[in-house]
Amino acid sequence: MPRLSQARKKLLTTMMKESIFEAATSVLREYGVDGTTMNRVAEAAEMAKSSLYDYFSSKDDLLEFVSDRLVAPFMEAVEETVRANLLAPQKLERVLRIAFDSGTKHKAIIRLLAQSGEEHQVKQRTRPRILEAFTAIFAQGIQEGSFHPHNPAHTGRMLLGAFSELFELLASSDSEGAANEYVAALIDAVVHGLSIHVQERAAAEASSR
Amino acid sequence: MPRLSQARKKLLTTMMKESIFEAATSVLREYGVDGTTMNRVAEAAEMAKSSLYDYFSSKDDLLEFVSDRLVAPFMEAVEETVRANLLAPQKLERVLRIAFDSGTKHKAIIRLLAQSGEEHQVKQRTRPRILEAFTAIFAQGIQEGSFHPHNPAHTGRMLLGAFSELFELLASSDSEGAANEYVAALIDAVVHGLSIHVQERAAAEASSR
Amino acid sequence: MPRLSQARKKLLTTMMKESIFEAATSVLREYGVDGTTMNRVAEAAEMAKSSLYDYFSSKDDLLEFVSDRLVAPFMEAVEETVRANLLAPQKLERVLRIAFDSGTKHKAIIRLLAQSGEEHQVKQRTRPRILEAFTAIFAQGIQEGSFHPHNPAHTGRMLLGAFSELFELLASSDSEGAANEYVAALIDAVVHGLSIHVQERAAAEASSR
Amino acid sequence: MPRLSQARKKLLTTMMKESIFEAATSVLREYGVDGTTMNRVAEAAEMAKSSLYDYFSSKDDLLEFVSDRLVAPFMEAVEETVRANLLAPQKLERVLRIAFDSGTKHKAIIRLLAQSGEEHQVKQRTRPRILEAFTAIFAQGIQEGSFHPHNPAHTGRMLLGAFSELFELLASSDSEGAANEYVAALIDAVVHGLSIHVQERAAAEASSR
DNA sequence: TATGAATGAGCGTTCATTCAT
DNA sequence: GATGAATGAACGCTCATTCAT
Repeated sequence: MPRLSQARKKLLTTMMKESIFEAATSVLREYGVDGTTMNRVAEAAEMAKSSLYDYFSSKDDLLEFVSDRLVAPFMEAVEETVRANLLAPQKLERVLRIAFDSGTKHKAIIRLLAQSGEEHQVKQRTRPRILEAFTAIFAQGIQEGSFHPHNPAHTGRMLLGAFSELFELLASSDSEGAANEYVAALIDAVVHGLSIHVQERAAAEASSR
Repeated sequence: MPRLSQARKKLLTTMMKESIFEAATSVLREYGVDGTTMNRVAEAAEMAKSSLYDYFSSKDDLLEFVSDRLVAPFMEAVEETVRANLLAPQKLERVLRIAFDSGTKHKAIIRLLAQSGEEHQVKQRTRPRILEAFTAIFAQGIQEGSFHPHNPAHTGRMLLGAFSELFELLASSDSEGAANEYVAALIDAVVHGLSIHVQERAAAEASSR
Repeated sequence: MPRLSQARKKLLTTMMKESIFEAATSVLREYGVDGTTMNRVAEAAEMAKSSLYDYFSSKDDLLEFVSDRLVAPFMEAVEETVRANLLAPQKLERVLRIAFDSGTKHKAIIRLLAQSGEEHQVKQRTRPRILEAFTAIFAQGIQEGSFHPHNPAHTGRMLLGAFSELFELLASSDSEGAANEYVAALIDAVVHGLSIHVQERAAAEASSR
Repeated sequence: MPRLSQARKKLLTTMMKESIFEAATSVLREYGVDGTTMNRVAEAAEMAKSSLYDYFSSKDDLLEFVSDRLVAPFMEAVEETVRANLLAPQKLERVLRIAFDSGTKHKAIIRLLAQSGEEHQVKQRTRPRILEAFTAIFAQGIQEGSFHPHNPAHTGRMLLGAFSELFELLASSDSEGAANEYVAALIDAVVHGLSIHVQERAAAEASSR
């Protein structure tokens, strides 16, 4: 039964990769990207260092896998949201919520996205996808007439920046309160803007009279 | 003439430091912060590794110098703007312009600000200052009545994020056109917001009739 | 059979450490303590420098191992002698014999004990113990009435000095004959002193008549 | 007047060497043998590092000079004592006194003689001369009938060992009291021996009755 | 003559990667 | 298929020595 054994083999391989993945994320959490050495991963995975190379061709390969595994659910949720039947502002809100939840759940993801230098592929492959998602949402919003007709690539990028800060905030502060507030403020800023305009001011003054 | 020789000496030292500085920034540009080793800097500066230590007492010392050289003028311009007698929105615009100019001039600054890992002092010492500057501007704007009364620490942070993206954009695109557009869009977004509201829409429809 | 393989592994590790130990002692013999670099040890052991770190966590760790290996049996023999049920002069003789044997067997011990700079831990930890042993023997001798009531810390120290010279002698002369003679002379000197006194001279003259 | 200028030149050279010598001893005192780098000596001498090489061909050469300069007066005093018209025991006492005074006066000599490893020539060239002096004294003592007819090379060596400990003692203890005591005990040991013999014991008992 | 500047060899240490078993 | 053992390249840094001026 070569079939069966082959399937079994594949399964085992998958399980091993999973195992290593978990070890790697735990090392990542504890030591950060630069502190994640093959030695430490192997130790955390309770296997020989060289065995890691039976499943991943290099450290970069492993980190890529980890990154994908970590980021994939997040990215899928994001991209599903993009495809959902919702108004653009709703989509934005939902995406921010997803990011907040992910960052809260997996601290490792934070180390990867917020801390890894540009040279690590992790960030390099994730960023464009998020950027694309945001861009799509803004493009939709413009069509809907709910967003100003800026170049959506630019507004998407702005949001990406503000969005990255969410991870920094999650990384730096112990409580999630600040991050939660930040998300609310960000949504509000997108919807209502940062500036107060003449009409608003007039209205505000009127209402305060 | 000890005077002269002493002046000459100081000048030469300054030139050497400048030379090393340039080598370092070029390595920084090419390899990123983590890839900036004394070996590579020495090679780029076309001198012996040990000679670097005649001008800088350690790698950290060198990086600090580079960072200061690169970031200090930028930070000073930013903080001077914060102190200037201007309205908050004008300050924001000016700050963005400064960032654009700096990033255009010294590509290396990008690696330092946009890309270095959280653990590197460069970023660690610069980010908070920028954040503080932005926060101050937003606080002023709220007092002026030109900005919505969000927590200025949050809106400052958002802007910082959007702002970092400017550097990423400068790093990734060869032409400065896109970055220039981005700045314009960012200013517009801050001033007019991203969303279109009922009144605006009504007005827009009216004008299009 | 995990048992067997584990035992085998431990054995191999032990053998490797032994191998490195020998390389280190040979380097020690040839270059002295300060000249004992990881590079040279690795070369002498015919292995990569980095492999040394698979067996010893640092150079200090290695030197400590070497020192223990070399000095420990010697020190134990000395201290056992101190505790033995013997007269002080007998103890002295035995200790000298032990030193002679050790120095003859492991020439490297000489470099460690006779030659290493004051700042090296090896000497720093060994010397006081030897001094203490000698002091104890002299204290005992005084109580027994076989030694003059000098401060035993001082006489102990004198012996330590004369004793160190034994190692120097072993180091400098190829044959062991001189060292052997030296030991005999040292014992005799302790027992009979260096000087000839009036009674002795009288007796000598009498007998020569 | 080439004569004069040549003499002047020689004088200057001598003065410079003297200057460097003093700088070196001060570094030696403060940092020990291993901590004595050309950099530090140059700094202490307030001259350029490279200028040291105008007066000494190498670091070893400098150390050799320093050692000689430091040790020479001491060695001369010792050797003069050897040649003096004195009984051997008196010579020994005088030599010990000289050593004590030298060590007390120039702490640097201590670092050189007690702390430097065998590989440093300092010790290598001084030791034999001291040993020879001691050997000569013992040979004389034997002829005089004041010392037992041991091989004087051996007894000389024993004394050298006990003698080295004097420097260790001077190096390790802040006060000179202990060293002073040690000298006294050493002289006494040489003259009266360490052991108590039958006659002495009998005499002691008689006198205590 | 004196020096500032520069260098090369070497230090102890780390780590991703390879390979025989 | 899994591993222990081994390695080479690189790291930041020090220091005795050289050389043009």
